[in-house]
Amino acid sequence: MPSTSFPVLSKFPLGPPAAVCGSGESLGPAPPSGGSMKSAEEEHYSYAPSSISSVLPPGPAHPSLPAPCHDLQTSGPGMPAPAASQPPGYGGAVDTGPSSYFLSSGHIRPNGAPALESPRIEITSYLGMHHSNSQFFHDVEVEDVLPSSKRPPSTATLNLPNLEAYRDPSCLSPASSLSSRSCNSEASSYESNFSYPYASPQTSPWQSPCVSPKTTDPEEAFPRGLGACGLLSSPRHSPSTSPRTSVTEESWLGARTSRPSSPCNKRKYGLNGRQLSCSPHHSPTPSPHSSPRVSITDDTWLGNSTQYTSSAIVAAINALTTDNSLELDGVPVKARKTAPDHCPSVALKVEPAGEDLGTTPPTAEFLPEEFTSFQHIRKGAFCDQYLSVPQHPYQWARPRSPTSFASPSLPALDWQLPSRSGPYELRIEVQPKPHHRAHYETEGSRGAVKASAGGHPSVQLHGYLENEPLTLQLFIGTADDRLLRPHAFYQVHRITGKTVSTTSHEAILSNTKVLEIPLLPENNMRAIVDCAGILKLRNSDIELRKGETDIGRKNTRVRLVFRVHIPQPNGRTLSLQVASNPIECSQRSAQELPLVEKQSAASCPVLGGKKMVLSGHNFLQDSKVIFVEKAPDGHHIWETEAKLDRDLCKPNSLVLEIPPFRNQRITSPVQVSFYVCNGKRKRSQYQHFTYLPANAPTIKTEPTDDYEPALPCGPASQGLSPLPKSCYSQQLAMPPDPGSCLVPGFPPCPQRSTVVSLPPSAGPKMHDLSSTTYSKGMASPGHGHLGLQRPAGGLLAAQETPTPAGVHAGPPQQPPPALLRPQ
DNA sequence: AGCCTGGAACGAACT
DNA sequence: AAAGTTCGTTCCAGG
Repeated sequence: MPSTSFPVLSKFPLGPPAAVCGSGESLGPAPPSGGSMKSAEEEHYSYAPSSISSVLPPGPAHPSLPAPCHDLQTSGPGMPAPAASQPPGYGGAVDTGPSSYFLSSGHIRPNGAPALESPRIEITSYLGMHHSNSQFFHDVEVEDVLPSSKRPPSTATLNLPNLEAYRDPSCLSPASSLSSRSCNSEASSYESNFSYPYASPQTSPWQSPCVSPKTTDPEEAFPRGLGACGLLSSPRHSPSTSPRTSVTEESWLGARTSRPSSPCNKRKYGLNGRQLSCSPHHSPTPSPHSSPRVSITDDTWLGNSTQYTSSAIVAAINALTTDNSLELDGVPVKARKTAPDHCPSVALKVEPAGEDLGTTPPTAEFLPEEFTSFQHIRKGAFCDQYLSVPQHPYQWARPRSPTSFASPSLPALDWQLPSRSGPYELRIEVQPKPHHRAHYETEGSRGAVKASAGGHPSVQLHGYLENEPLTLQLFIGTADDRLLRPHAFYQVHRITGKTVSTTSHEAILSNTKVLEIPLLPENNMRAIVDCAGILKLRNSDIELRKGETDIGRKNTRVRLVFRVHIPQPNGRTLSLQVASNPIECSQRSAQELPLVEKQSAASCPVLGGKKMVLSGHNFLQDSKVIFVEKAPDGHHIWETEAKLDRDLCKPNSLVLEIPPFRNQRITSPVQVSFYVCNGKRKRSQYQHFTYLPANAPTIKTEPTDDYEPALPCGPASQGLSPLPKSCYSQQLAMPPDPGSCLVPGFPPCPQRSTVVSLPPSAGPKMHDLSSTTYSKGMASPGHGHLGLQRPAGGLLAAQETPTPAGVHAGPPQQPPPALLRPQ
């Protein structure tokens, strides 16, 4: 079994990446651990930046960048993550995307995935596995899309060697955890599958592992996406499987007892360490994965997985050869770690991506697909490990909307996709509440995610005039600074019952549970999501996973990620994705941490003095608003507390006076951040804010929202759309209000980019990629970031680029790389 | 009897 | 190394 490989993988995590990266080495290897480890908090907040930036490629903050896409990153980099976060990169999600498109995308993946995953290892494994399985897809798909050239089947081998190297056990260290990304991988794999033709290959890798065993079936394809990897990863999936399983937990099992354990399990994040020892305990607990239940339960498990492979392999190989990949991997790792989600992988990827990007040059070479595949592969490896586990071959009937899944190569879940492309736009009409207490497996369901105003979130696909129903996919994604990816510690949970009016179907992709909801023409392609709850997996269980690098502690924010795959006349599939505003899933955090949902101003002249209104939750009479300017390395260059109008402060709103900037002579916009602080460790996420030269024309923000700000600071600030929370760091997360982000964007961009510290390479690549595709977007939006974040809003509109979806990085978070870059 | 929820206890992980 | 704090996870209890 793959298992063999697994072992290796596990090792990799740490080491491999670095190794792989080669370049990355520097990056990588280690860092991950350290840096990454930081508590989630840090990440959330800020620091990340520094650490991140420095260490990680993308840096948490900009997670977005990362991976996904080079593109994104590219863009991203600069970008503040925020925008980036989303989709960016890849925009094109479309499978088909023009190759160029893909390329970029590919890059993207690379990003994300790539690095992280310790890929190498996995790769190896994949190879074996994959080939068999995946290949189908790959081949098929690939052929379609790709030029033959790309595919190099041979891949496998070559890489392996390297891989091995990577694998060194030694590597394992914490970093390894990072590697965990496997999760990501999963996702990614999944994605990969779908996404591109190539993807398939890519995908395959991951899945393949799983897949193969499970299924080779074509159908899987669909599932595969889902299931395949996921299965693998499945640790979750299968109940037992769950990670821990993999861990061998069984052995461990004994450990747990009544309470799972967190205790035991808990490891210190800081270190890297997850200590194995602990893990055992944890593992015992079965749940870890709850996921298992998740996936398993339902139906889903497909086994599918399958597929990927060759192409993936090839890609991987290429990547390796290029080194790029390697680099990426290495570095990112840590950064990624942070990201917790299931898919830690994602994180990994991302970062890597970033790095990769840098490296990328190669990317250019690669087809996106390849990239992806590559990444996937890695992931796959992880998966495999997990895979071993369970797998049920589930098969569910596919949803009505076959289309979506139909394509074998749907983009991996960690790919960044645009929310709109051409005439189509996937938009969240009603956002979910910012707080939703997730339930543990040991608890009963805590119900479906609701909307702030009552009712439930709703999503609509605009511009689709066909009569064929489609499938809306929903999964739980991360909400940190890094690129959007499946969350390793949370899974979507299907809610059924009298109160649920929306039919849904569960599928598992790469360890990520995906809820499929029909989008019917008769409903104007709109779906009310009243069937989606959120399941919390025990940190210990997930962290034990082989590839997982993210830590669960304080990684309690998620986003609902919606995807739709639209069949195109040319046989290709256009994939769009949009992520909701961040949702705090921790009981405690939801009750204590201040949350900024909107800010009335995004920018203001250096003189300050203007008022800004923040709306959100958990504001206290003694809350403080701290403005911070960070250096590229994350260090705080300047920090000052804004004056609050206490009389106007309410639990849901704060009115403050924007403090003057430290340097009144700036000649170009300077991006800073601010956060609300209720106490030592009770801080909101960083919000972006931009200081404008005193005499500079104001920048108009686009207020996406309606928010009315009363105060816009100077001209610029008007818009108020609240920025996403962390533009900076988390920005990504916030797709919703993208608008806000936009604003900040400008200034930020420059800085950010630096901050982000993208790898040089990334830049270039990005451009290439993007150039083609994104160009428009950039232009109009002007601010890539903005565009990115915004879900669909104005910016997007601006983007009207004809280009395919891909192009548009649209999606909320991700900005097209291009945009970023430029700046 | 069972599902939801809100609260909070328990104990490990962090500071 | 010890003490206090922070959090994750499990339990309880009421609706």
